[in-house]
Amino acid sequence: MFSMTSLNSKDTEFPPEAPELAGFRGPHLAVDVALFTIAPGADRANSRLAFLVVRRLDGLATGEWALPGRMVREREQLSTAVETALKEKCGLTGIEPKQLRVFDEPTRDSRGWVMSVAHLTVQHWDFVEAALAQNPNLGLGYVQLETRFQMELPDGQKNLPFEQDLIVRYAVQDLQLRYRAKPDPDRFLGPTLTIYQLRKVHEAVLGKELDKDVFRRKMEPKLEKTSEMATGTVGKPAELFKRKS
Amino acid sequence: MFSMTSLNSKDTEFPPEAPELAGFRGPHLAVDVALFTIAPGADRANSRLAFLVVRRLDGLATGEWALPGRMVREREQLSTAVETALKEKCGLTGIEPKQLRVFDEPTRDSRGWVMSVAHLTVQHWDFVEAALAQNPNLGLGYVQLETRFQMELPDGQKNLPFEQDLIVRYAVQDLQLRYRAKPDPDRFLGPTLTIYQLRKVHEAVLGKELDKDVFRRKMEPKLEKTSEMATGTVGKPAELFKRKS
DNA sequence: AAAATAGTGTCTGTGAGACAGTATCGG
DNA sequence: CCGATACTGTCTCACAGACACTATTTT
Repeated sequence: MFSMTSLNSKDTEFPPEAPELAGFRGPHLAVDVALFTIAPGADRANSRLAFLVVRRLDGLATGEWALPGRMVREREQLSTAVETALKEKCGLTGIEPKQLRVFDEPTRDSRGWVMSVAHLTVQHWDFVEAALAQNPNLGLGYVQLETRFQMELPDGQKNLPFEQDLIVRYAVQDLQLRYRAKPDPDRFLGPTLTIYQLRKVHEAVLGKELDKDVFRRKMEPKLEKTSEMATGTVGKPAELFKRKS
Repeated sequence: MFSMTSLNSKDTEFPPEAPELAGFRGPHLAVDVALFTIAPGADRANSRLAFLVVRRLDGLATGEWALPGRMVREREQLSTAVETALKEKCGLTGIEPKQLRVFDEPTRDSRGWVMSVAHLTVQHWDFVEAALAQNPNLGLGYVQLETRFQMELPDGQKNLPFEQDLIVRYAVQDLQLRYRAKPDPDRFLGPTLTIYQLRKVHEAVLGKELDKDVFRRKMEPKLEKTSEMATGTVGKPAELFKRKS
């Protein structure tokens, strides 16, 4: 929208900045993403909450597994930077990142003054599985929710570099808070779902088993019937529901 | 902590930045604060939730009332920037700002690429009242909580500049969410309080009257008795409580 | 005494939690 | 048939909400 007015500026499409800003050079800005998915466990019943990690190929902490992230480019929005990072590093698209908070410790990055805006997003397992199969530099991290927040990373790595352990922890708490109140608000599942699928997702997020009946009665008023039935499962076919309003 | 290692760098106490960061100049970064207080109403019983605004003396939107804010300085932490802004512009100290979120619309500030990190904090009325009395460029804004989020600003101003209406709205929702669960978590009140005072604060934050008995029974298990009594009020003296753990 | 506020007793409705039972499918 | 899953009935307990009542102070 500025392209017509910037023919005399050097190589940007934005007008020159007001001189009073020159005295306040900002920090370098990065985005980091905790991308969660529900990974199937050994049997169908025991899925687990997992997050995506990438092997760092350059810069600090080369070789270590870390959250996907990226430096923010000129005039770029944060959500765009997150989407680009996931597309370029992981080949994942169609993401709606949610901002969590800024990590601003002045010494968190030894290369200079870098702040990081942490984001949270969620992706279906099918897409994550496909991305993992195509790229050996992608992996999954798990959080031990029962014990006191211990992590499992590929290659036996114990911690994430920078302050990213904090990001994961913060993100899990954020997820759990919202999954207590509403049925799958971040959409690990598609538009239609059975109560069984929904319960398995909530169990994975909260890290504990939920009572079958209590869960049904708490969720049903927040769901809408579709009069369609699920197929391809053992047992009595379950009704498919939609999320309400 | 870097002062000993930077004798050869120009005029900063930090070491020079790694060259790979040079290609990623970040945005200019500002902080904005929604500072809330409980302002007394016409009679003692009707206090209202209010937020502090300052008259802009320079830059864009000169003369308008806006949230206090400030550009972040080199290697400064966000919370420090907020504290400095409130101290310099409003003479208020002893603040613990809580980060809300980044507002990153690329065109929100016509002077250039500026992001703002919105913060929320709370201050006792006494301090705010003193600051207002000393500085004619300070004022109070009110939110109509009963209707659909309308604002009252000094001089009949209807909206805040930049995206600050959004900040206030976001901040109020954040406050309300936390005040549903816990007794005065942000400490509008001092360490000891009566249940009456507590209820009046919660009513101001939530914008509706609360049932006397229900409120007492919900809050008492989260409070600790002090066996001291409040003085200087009409009626039966109330017991003073402390917040638990 | 009247006004004002503090605090308690008690009834009701709702809903979580727990458990057992019935229904309907695939193999 | 059996195993597995979907769904329903029902009991208990806790607690929010509502109302009335008693208690203790100031004016």
